[in-house]
Amino acid sequence: MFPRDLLAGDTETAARRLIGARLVRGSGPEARTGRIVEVEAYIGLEDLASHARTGRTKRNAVMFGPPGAAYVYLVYGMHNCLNVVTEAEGRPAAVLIRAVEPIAGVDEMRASRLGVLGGGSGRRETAAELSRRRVETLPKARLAAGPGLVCAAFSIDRRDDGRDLCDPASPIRLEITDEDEQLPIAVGPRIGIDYAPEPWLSRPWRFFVPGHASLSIAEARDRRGQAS
DNA sequence: AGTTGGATGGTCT
DNA sequence: GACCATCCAACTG
Repeated sequence: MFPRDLLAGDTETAARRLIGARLVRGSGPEARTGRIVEVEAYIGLEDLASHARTGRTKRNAVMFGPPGAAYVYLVYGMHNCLNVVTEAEGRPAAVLIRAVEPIAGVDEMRASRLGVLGGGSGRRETAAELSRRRVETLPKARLAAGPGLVCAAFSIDRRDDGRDLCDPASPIRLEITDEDEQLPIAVGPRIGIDYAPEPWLSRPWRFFVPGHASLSIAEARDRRGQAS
């Protein structure tokens, strides 16, 4: 389980605590487990990169709720993204889970990635077939190396919006144990928010394990993070 | 090794 | 009707 208190305070601290924590789907031998290695913080109404910048809407309502809830939304018409809601109820803030290192349930993650590719029943889909082959041969470390890929690997979609990630009985949840070592953490600017003005564009609110094999493609490309 | 553009649909102006 | 907290294949050099 993951204590809700660790998410109830300021979001930067919560983001750092989520690095190294585990994301879990299901239970038993088929449970999918991974270690969180890259996240981003979106903090308050004043953060002009946040979905909450225009106030409360139907989509972002969960961000205004109590900490520990899952905020799941659809981007670019096809990819789901998972956030962990932080701070006190009433203040919209959340941490986007950008990359996860698979630990257990790897076959299930791969199957889920293939499933997301859609019904490949029809032939003459050479591009789709190529993608399929690629997922089949993808290294384990790359299965959840991006915010859309985390949701694809863990079968997370908007039906999970609002779920309590701190509830041990939830099918999708967070876990942290004493054995989880403290990993080194680097910081950098957030990715994919070119629409945001300064100072929000450059705020060092992306946190990640430097050099980790499961970081997102975007992070691998944008290598300006600095250790802290 | 880096750039570009297509897929695809909900959300907000 | 424009804009996305993305991903990947197909291009260029």
